[in-house]
Amino acid sequence: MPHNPQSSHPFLHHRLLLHILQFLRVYATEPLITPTMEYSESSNDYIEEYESIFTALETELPKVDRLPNFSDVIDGVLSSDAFSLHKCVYDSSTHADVVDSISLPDVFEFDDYLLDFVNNDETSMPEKMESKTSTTTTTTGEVNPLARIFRFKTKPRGRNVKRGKPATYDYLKSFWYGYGDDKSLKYRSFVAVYDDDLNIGKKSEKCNVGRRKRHKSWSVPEVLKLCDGVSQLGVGKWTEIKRLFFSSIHHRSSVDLKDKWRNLLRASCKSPCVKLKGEWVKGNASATIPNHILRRVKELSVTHPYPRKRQLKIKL
DNA sequence: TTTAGGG
DNA sequence: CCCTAAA
Repeated sequence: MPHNPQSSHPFLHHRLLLHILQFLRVYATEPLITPTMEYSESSNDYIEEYESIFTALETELPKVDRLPNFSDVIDGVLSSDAFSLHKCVYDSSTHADVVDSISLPDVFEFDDYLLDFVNNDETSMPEKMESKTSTTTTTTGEVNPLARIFRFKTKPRGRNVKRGKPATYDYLKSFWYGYGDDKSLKYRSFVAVYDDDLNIGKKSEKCNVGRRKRHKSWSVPEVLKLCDGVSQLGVGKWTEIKRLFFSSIHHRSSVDLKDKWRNLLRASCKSPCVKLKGEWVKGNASATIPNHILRRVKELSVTHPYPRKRQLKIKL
């Protein structure tokens, strides 16, 4: 394995490697080290961190048994809800990558560079990356190093695409082999991003076997954002609200926003909790949502009525 | 692809 | 949170 990460592997995001290391603990017979580095985009620290991560991979991998191949790791990383993929569009005016969110089932063609990397099959790497890069939109200036981790093409419509299908390595790779030789398809960059509040070290052993998202309670700021969104854009514009108010909150989808608003409406109809003589007197409303928020929701519910098309179900 | 609603 | 009919 190389020891000059800057020149050999400038595009591997160290947090991805951190996550991989973390995931490998599941398979390890003896405890692996736990890296504690924090990624900082503003500094060049990550160059050094690459170095230590690669060293860690090098020394820790031999400790891992019952790891048939690296695709297992990738499966785990991909299926973990700590991981999300983001479309990366190059903005030529600012020389920056604009990150836009996408959902996992909507991408395919997993770049198996990482596979080669860990399998020490580095000889095939440079030309492969080069050929891929050449089909990409040419970029100059600063390019987010994250953008080079994976490359996907847009999903073809129709056959073989089942909606709820898990985006595992094999699943994505099947598309790669199906379409890999089609030069007419345009490549686009995608970046791998981790939730900022990812609790590294805890969840690797429960890597979402059932593909169900880990429950995450809504924070007050999140709820307020949702209120602002509804207030500004109205009910039903969930995609817009997601884009404008939740662009940095990767774990809340537009559907989540819709669900949350529905729950808020229900909560706002119930009588609030009040505090009397230092004792909480239970109303019917959720005690976890501040009353002033519930009041705001109540107000918004009249200003922006929920578009309930069918009040009555028609039975036959 | 996105939304509304039931589960 | 998930699933899916509908649009």
